[in-house]
Amino acid sequence: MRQSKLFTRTRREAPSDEVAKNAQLLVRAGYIHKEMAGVYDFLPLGLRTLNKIIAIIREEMNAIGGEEILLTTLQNPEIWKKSGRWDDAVVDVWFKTHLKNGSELGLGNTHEEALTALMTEHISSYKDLPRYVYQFQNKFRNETRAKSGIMRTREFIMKDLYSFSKDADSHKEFYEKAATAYESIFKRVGIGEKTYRTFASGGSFSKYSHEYQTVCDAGEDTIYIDESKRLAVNKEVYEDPEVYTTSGIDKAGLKEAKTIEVGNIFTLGTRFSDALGLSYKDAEGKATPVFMGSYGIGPGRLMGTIVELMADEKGLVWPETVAPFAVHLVSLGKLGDEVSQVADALYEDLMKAGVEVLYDDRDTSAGQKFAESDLIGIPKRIVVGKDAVATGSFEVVERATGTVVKKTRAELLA
RNA sequence: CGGGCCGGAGUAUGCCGGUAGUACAUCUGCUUUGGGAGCAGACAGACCGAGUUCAAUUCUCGGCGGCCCGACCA
Repeated sequence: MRQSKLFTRTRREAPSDEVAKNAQLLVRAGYIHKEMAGVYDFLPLGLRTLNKIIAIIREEMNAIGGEEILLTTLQNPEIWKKSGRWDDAVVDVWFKTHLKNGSELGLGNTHEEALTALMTEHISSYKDLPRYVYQFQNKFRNETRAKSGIMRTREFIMKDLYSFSKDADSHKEFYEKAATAYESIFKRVGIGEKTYRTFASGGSFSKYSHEYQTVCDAGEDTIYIDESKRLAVNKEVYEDPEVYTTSGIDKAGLKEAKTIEVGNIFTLGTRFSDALGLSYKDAEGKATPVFMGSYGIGPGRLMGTIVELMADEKGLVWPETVAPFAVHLVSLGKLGDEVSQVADALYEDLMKAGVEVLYDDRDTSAGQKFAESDLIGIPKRIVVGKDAVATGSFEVVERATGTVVKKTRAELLA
């Protein structure tokens, strides 16, 4: 894409209403725009990165047998009343509204109820199980305090997968597969090293759940890490002796860390299938409730976490897997001169070779282009200057390390 | 939800009970082009309401909005 066609502008200064590093940099670089507290728009560059993250998650969900759907945001109170979660005293993050005729609606904050009710029409026999269904969908949560930029927002896209299994054993088997898929996702987006499977409270669903917690000072959780096992314990269950008998973790020697919760996996059991009548006939013809689990990741929060972890004083730094473009081609030529003709030709060649390239073809100063390129954080920068015309070799700069190498056109296209 | 701080050109800020200043951005012209260029000119601003006062952007109160700390995060 030609940068002259990109409608977003970068900013030299951070907005005064953001303190979080992720929001400051993403706003400065033109990735996001704040509508209100806890409500952000994704602009062209931001959407590209968000979609890269989503694509990785989708691949991993498909690999473990997930079937993708899209449920509605508008929620029918009837099914939520059946599960007992319509009351604001039970779920305090509800956004609720009314139809013109006065009847009440909710904006979905999660989708156990809707999907479970839906699946009653599609699951009736043990032959219909297991099923794994997921979506990327906007969730609405009326957080009492939105904070930390895009890390804790009131409207956000969430990948939520729900598993429907015959019994606890087959559920457990899938649960571990999902855990492995999650680990693969975090590794692929570049935060695997710092992310720990963490024992946490299961809330009202089960004794424990697992969270994926990424070590980062900007986080709002506290965990205790067993480095040798690559496991951790959330502070909320740290004092519970049962955690240690269940997990085999030795409480002595755990290392405390501030973390960001980047994902969670829950065993739901039959809580929702009981409430909403989702059962199947087993081989003997006996009606049995379906055993469920739920598995969430917020792609936006993941994006914010990557920023918090990798950005430097010059701006964003993206891993190749989630960068909005693979290459930032920076021309130092004036419109129409020899340098920009060489840059134009290289741009066309890179496009033909299938490389995702952002081409800075604008008629602005070199300093500005470099500074903005650093801010935007594309992993590789190819600079086309006078020397490129003279020698035929292009300067390639690695954003993360600042390493510079010279490459010929043939090498760049290889 | 409790507490604190804040609200001014598109963005970021200085000063101030009496004429709203600066930088960047934008527009025009000329000069520039390997690290957010220079000069000259132009456009552009006080969240809302009430009170105090001769006079309020400035002080007081309320509302709305924003950030931070804490609680909460099913």
